[in-house]
Amino acid sequence: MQYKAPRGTQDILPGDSERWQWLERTFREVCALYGYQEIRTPIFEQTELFQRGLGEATEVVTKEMYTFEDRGGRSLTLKPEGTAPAIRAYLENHLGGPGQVTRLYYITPIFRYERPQAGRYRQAHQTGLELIGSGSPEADAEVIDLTLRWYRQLGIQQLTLKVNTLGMRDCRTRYREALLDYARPLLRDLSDEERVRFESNPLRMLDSKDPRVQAAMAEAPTLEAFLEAESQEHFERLLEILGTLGAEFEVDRRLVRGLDYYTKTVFEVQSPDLGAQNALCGGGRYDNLIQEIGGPPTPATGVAMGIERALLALEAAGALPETAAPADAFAIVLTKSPEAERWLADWRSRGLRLLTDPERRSAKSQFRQADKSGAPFAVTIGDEELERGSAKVKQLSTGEEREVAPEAVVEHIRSALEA
RNA sequence: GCGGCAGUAGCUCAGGGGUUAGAGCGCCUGACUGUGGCUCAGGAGGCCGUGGGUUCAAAUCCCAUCUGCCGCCCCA
Repeated sequence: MQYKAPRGTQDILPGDSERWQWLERTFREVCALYGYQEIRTPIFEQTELFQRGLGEATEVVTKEMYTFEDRGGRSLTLKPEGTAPAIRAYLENHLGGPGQVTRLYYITPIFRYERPQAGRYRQAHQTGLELIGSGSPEADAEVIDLTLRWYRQLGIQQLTLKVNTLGMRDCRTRYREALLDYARPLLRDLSDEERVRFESNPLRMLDSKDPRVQAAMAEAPTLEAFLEAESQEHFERLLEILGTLGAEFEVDRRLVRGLDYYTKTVFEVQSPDLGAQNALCGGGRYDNLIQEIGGPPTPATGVAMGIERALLALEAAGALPETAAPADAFAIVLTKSPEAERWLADWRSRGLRLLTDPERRSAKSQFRQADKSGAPFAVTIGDEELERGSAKVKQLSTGEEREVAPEAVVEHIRSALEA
C-alpha cells in the first residue's frame, strides 16, 4: 500500500457515510424547530481572524493551526473552529444589526494540528450554532436546549451537562491576578512547560489533573467572590430556566474553556463512553468577540458539537442505527435483449432503486449478489420473461416468486414494502 | 509537544531466528443446464507498515521512521 490518508484524517466509507447523513439530517431538523438557518463559510480564512478572534495566547492559535502562505503571499489558515468565520461572514454580509437577533447553524470540517487519538483528529467535523444579538440568559438556554434535543433525538442517553460562568472581562482580569498571586509559590516548583501554560491562563490550574496542582489549588480563591452582580444574576437566571426545561445539569466551578472569547456562560456536555476525549460539545457566551474582530459591540452565544464524538458515543452505547440496504430490488438480467434495458430504465424512472450486475454473470451468481446486497426483492428478466411479457419478482426473505407485468413491477414491490 | 503499547491476507488474529508464512470469517468458481441463504470441493488474495543494521540465515533480534491506540497536554 503506497499512499495512506494523512495522519489524523480518515475516510468515511459507505455504511458509515449513511450514519453521517442521518446525524446531519437530524441536526438540520432540530435547527429548523428553532428557526436557525445554515451558513457555509470557506474552508480557510485570513490567519489574523483566528489570532484576533480566539486569542493570541490560546493553545489552538499558538500550536495547532494549519497555517500556510498562498502564492500571493497571504497568510491563510484552515479553520480550527467555526465561530470566528461565522461571525466574520455575519459582519461582512450584514446579516444582522443593532436590535436584531440572528440565528445561524453550520456543519463543517475543522483542522487542528494535534496528536491523534480516538475522538481526536487533525481533520474533525463539527455542527454548531450561533445566536447573535442577544445578551440574555434565555439565549444561552435556547442554545443548550437545542443541543440536548439533538443528542436526545440521536439516542445518546448517557450524558452530563456541565455549566459555569466566567464573568465579564473585568472580573476575569482581576480574578486571574488573584489566582496568580495565590499560586506563585506553587509555580516555582513546576516544570517550565507547566509554568508557561498556567501563567498564560491561570484558570487552567483549576481543572489540572496534576495532583500537586490539585492539592495546591484546593484553597484557591474562587471566581464567585469576584463575579460582578450582572454576571451573577445572569447565571442564576440561566440555571432557573434550565431547571424549568427539565434539563439535568451540574454547576462545575472548575469548567474552563480554551478559547479567550468566552464571557459569562460556558458549558460542556460530556459522555462517560468516550475515554479521555469525553467532551461531546462545548459552548458558551462570547460578548466581546464581535467587537474584537471589528464589529459593533454585539452579544452572542453558541456551541460547537463534535460529529465524530457523537458517533463514538452512539457506537459505545450500541445505539447506532442499522444501515439500510442501498436498493429496493436487484435485477437478475439473463438476456442480451435491449428490451430488458428498457424495462430497467422504466422502473428507475418510476422511482425504484434498482441494482444490477454489470458483468451479467450466471443466474446463481446474480442471485447471490442480490442476497448479499440486502435488497429485499430480486426481479428476473430473461428471454422467457420477455416472450411472456412479464418479469419474475421474488421476495428474498420468503422465497415467494410471482410473475408481474413490467408496468406493474414497481407498484407491486412498493406495496409489498409498505405491508 | 511528552510517556507507553501495537502494526502479518479485505477483516479478526496465530506464528517470536532455520525450507515454498497460517487459521477463521469474507471474496470468486463449481457441485446445481435460469434461482440466493445451508453444505461440500476448488481458487484468488501477503514487498509480515517503511528504511537501515546484526546474522550463514530476519515476519521473528536491534535502531530509526511512519501510522494507529492508551494516558498527559488540549479539546470537538
